[in-house]
Amino acid sequence: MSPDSRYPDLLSVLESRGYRATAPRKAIARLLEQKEGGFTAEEVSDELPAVGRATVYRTIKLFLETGVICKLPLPEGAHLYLLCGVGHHHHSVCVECGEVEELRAAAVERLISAVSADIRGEIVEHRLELYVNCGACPDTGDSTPLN
Amino acid sequence: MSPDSRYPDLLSVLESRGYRATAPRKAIARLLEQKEGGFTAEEVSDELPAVGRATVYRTIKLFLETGVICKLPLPEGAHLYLLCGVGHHHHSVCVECGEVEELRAAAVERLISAVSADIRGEIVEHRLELYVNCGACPDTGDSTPLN
DNA sequence: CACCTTAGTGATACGTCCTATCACAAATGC
DNA sequence: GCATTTGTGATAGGACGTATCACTAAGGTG
Repeated sequence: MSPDSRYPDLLSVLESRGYRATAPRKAIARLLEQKEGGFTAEEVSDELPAVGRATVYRTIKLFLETGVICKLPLPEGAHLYLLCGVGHHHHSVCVECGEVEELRAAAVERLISAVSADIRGEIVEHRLELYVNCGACPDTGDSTPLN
Repeated sequence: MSPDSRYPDLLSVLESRGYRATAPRKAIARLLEQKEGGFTAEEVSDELPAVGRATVYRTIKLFLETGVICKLPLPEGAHLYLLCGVGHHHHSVCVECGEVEELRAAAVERLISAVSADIRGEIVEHRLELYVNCGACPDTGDSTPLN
C-alpha cells in the first residue's frame, strides 16, 4: 500500500496520460507494485481471476508503452515483466529462483560505444542480460524458475 | 556445396553424436549451411515443403543441442537461428534487413567479469545483443525484418 | 443528479510458434 | 534379408498473445 519511492505510482502514470482509472487497472497496478521480482502475464491473470485475460495483457501493454515496466524475454519464449525505474539499464536474473535485479552499470554503456567503433552501421538498441545463480534463494519454488 | 570452413559440417556433427543421416536431415543441413544471415524455423519449413514441420523443429533442436547453431530471441516472440562458429560470442542484428553478424569482442567478456564483482551470486550465462542499422541494406524486403 | 459519449471490459475465437502423440517408414546391426 | 531401433509426417494440442464485439462503467455536461 505505502508507495515505494523507487518506482512511480503505476495508476497515476496511466491517469496522467489520460487513461481512466478503472477497477481492473487499479487491481493490476496494486498487484504489480508488490511484485519486486518480476512477473509473467499469466501469473497476473491467475492471481486476479476477476480480471479477464485480455484486460491483463492490455494493461501490461499500456504500462510497457508508458515505460514504467519493461519486458525481458525468457529462454522458453514467454516474457518476464519488471517494474523499472526511470532510465536505461539492464538486468540480472537468477536462474534458480527467478529473482531479478536492476543493473545500472556505466561500464556497459562505455562498452557499447567502444564496440560501436568496430561495427558496420549504427547501434540503435542493445540488450544485455546476465543469468546468475544468486546463491540466496530460499529453496525457491514459488517464483518463476527459468529452468 | 563446397564446405564453408568457418562452420562445422552440420550433418557430420549429428552423425558423430550417433544420430542417423536421414534424407530430411540432409536437406535441412544443406539449406542451413547456405543461410549465413540467420533463419527462422518457419522459413526453413516453407523452403522445404517435402519435410514436415515437426521434423524441421526437431532437427533445429538437435543442432541447438549440439551447439552448432544458436537461438536469438526476436522482439516479437519468434526466434532467429544462426549458424555459429565454435566458442562464445554475441550478435549484432540489423533492424532493417535482419542481417546478423557475429561479434567476438574480448571487451565484452572483460566487462562481464568486471560487473560480476558488483553482483550478488555467480554469473552462469550472459547474453548481449546489439540492434543496429547496418546502413548497407539493399533496400531490403527479402530477409527477416525485425520491425 | 440523469444523461450521453466514449473508453474500457470480458468472453471468446483466433493466430503464431512450438511440442506431443502415434502409426508408419526408413536406417542400421546381424 | 530381417528384426530392432530411430526417425518421420500428420495431426492434435498447448502456451502465449491479439482481434473482435456486444456490453458496462467512467466521467463530463447541464
